Amino acid sequence: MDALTLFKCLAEETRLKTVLLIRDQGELCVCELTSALELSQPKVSRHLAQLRDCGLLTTRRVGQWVYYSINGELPDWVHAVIENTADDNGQLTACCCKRLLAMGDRPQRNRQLCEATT
Amino acid sequence: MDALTLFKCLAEETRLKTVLLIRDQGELCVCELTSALELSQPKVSRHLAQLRDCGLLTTRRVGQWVYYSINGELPDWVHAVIENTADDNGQLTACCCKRLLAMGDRPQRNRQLCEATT
DNA sequence: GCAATATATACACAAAATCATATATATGCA
DNA sequence: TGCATATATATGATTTTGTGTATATATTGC
Repeated sequence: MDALTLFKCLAEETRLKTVLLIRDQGELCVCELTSALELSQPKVSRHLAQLRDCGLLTTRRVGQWVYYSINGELPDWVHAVIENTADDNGQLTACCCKRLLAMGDRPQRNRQLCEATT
Repeated sequence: MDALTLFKCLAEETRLKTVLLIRDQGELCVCELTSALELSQPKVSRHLAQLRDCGLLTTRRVGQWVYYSINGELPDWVHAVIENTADDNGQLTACCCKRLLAMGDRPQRNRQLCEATT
């Protein structure tokens, strides 16, 4: 991942919030992000696809749900940029986090179960 | 300076290289950047104006020349993002630095003199 | 197979960003 | 004052990016 690609990913409000939310929560599925961001599903999905295509996010499917998380194999400086940004920009995603916690019907996480049985 | 503004500034090749070059060299004037980047003067000037308007760069005029440098009053996390990026992306500006050193008629720096006499 | 839920994509359009070119402004010096 | 150099800006064209809507695909459970 080169610098220009990274910054283009982060230079749009929906994508920036998405990355910060996922960084905060570890992983999130499309419907959770749709609720948290209060945006249409196709819009969220398209931005997620872009972030994954650029290598910033990775996905795992669990049943109907697709969970997005920060790609752990990114170079250290990319992680550092995301951490530096997250540390001082909590206000950007605070409302979204609130909505996320208030969201009904959140899908169960079962990473441990899945990974244990694979 | 908010995160979205910062990333929009860095999400364009000319501006990204400009910021990294200036970070590397301390300060540069428009004609030096024009040579280093091999771009037209209006193009460089417009991007510089944008970076200054966003608060990322500051300027000082010395005679005919206007020197641009990183705004020292930016929040720490912004400096951190720039440093992290610069540390692992030297290849982005290496050619430009080479051209800069090879440039004839570079204006003299006289920060010390000016600051001493002001 | 069929309905329900979750996610992805295609397409046409709108909005935003960038660009080349021409021109304006500012400074230094003869 | 007049000219040379450095920098800034205006304008219209072009390119890139983002969006809404409709629709396609995938999975689950009946």
